[in-house]
Amino acid sequence: MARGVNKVILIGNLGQDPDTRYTPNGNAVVNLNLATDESYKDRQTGQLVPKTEWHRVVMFGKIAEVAGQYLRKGSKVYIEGKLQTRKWQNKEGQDVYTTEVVVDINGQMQMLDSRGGDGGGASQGAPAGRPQQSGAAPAQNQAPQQQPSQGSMPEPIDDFDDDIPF
Amino acid sequence: MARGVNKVILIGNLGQDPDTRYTPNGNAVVNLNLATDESYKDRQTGQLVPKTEWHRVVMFGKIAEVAGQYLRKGSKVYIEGKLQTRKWQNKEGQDVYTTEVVVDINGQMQMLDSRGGDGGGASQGAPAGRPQQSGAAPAQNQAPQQQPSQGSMPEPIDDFDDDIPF
Amino acid sequence: MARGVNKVILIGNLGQDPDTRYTPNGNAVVNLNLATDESYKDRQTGQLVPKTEWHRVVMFGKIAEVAGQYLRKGSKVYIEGKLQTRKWQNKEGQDVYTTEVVVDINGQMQMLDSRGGDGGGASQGAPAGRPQQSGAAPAQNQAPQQQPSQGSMPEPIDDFDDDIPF
Amino acid sequence: MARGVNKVILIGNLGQDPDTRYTPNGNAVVNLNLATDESYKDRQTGQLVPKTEWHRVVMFGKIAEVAGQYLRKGSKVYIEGKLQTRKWQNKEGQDVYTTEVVVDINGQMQMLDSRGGDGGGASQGAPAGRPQQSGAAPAQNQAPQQQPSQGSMPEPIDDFDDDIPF
DNA sequence: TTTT
DNA sequence: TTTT
Repeated sequence: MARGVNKVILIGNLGQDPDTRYTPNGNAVVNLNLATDESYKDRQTGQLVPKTEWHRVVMFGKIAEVAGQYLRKGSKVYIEGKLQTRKWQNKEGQDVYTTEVVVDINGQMQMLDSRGGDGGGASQGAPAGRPQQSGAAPAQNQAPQQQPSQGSMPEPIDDFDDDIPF
Repeated sequence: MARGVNKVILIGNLGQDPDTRYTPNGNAVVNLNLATDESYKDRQTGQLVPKTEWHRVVMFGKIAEVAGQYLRKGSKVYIEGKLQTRKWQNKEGQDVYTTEVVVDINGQMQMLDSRGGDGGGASQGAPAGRPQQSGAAPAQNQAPQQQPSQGSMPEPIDDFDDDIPF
Repeated sequence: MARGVNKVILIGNLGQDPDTRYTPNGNAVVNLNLATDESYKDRQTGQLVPKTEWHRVVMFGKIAEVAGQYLRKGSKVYIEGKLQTRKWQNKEGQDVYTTEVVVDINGQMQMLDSRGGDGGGASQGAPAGRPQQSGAAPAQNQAPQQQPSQGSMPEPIDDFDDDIPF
Repeated sequence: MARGVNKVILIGNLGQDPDTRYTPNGNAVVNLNLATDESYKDRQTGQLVPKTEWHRVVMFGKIAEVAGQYLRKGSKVYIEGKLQTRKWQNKEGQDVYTTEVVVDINGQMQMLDSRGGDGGGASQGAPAGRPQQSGAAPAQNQAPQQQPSQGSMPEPIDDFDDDIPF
């Protein structure tokens, strides 16, 4: 239900722990402060100057719950959402506009930290109270393979059939 | 349910009418041939050389139905999907690999043609039986939402509440 | 020179003609107001409610020149840029933050209107001195082809060689 | 120089060390095998079934050099490129099509591994012979910039002025 | 303020 | 306010 495209893709680090709240209905809403870094060459000095851009990210639903549970200050994360600007009034009664990256059911989130052992020696045992992508650790070092389909018919139809959530 | 990101974004024109098929279950599967144009400067001649890249796109579900109904040869379209390579055997029994852009429930499609005279005075003559983005145009992708918001509180929480299909 | 990813992709329509300015050095800077449309189902009424999001887009360099010359109020356009928030003071001396989509040399712009009367019988009245993607009209209706490379070697190296601007 | 959009965004892990070659002109060309993981719910069993998609990635120029130097089997990486299909003949003289994700000067690459200590205790001292994102880490993509900006004027024009390589 |  |  969109007559346009409104997409934001970010990879950055959290400036602080996620701020988790709940709607009256118990739905999670998480706010993140996400930093994306860039650097540019100063025209005068020829020096590389670092530049950080801060993004306000708002997550809803299941993604919010996961984010609230696993992300922490410093976490690196991939975010896909949409731009949204809210208008509100400050205490002086003036209009203020805030632009946020909204990650809802159509968005995506990927935690990019190498999991685990950030404190003791726990190489994959996620420390209590701060589980980070524990068991779900990414499939690394797999040998390239190419599995699924076969049969002499190039048509894709038969392959997918019904595991696909139409 | 992804431990990675696999995203393709294309804007191009159809090389031919969509090829619509149906699974035994009655689900639509549409194949498109999509051309994206680019040009580069030839190093020898300094000339701008046009280069067309052709993409095989496979769509499923509701998006496929809309595509099959409204898209035609020459239609300009925005596509968001994922890369998938299928392996099959040709008649000689040799392995063949085909890479496609799969647009499923997580993908998106936007028709970019200026609509075709769907009223009467067809401005560029959309022939009958060849509807181009007529008025009935398609609800492409469901998207949760949040109410516009206002009031003197900057927190986004109250606004969304419960129109969001968590 | 980026240690993160900061990418925005929009397809929408201009709310007004582009605002073109120039730096003291003669570089074009163009501001656009871009609307992206979406609709959502109201939870109470079950009705589809349209929702428009407005984006402030700032373009630089060559892209800005093209945008200023060819885009007009109502133009449909594809934009790729990055998020940037500027802080400034209003007349009351208060800090104000403005978030913009910056389209610079790393960004992209694609005009998506079916070109305007490039012959004479302007179908929607492209005023003189207001060329809209005229001759450059997109290659439509081409038959799918698959040209460039050949030779029995699968390695990509030989093909590109030196037309590629390394 | 594009009359369309052809963009691929991937986050995945290398199935093997990068394959680095050089053109006669000494330009680096690197081939990667990149795995993106996904899982879907099997319709019969209700089980989550993991599914890995393998992508052939070809990089050119400076990005290729960085990739060849710092990426290794298992490395997690963000890739932005474009789809390209090459046609070649196998030893039997038959046409074969290979689709690749091409990362050239317009593309982007981001290494996503937490640096270092992959063997001994070196937390950031990259072990000899297997440098991973050492301090020297790569200037991946040149990006124009704008100075932070301030002052009481909301217009972006004055800020950028001339560090931008128009 | 655009578009459908 | 993060990260390198």
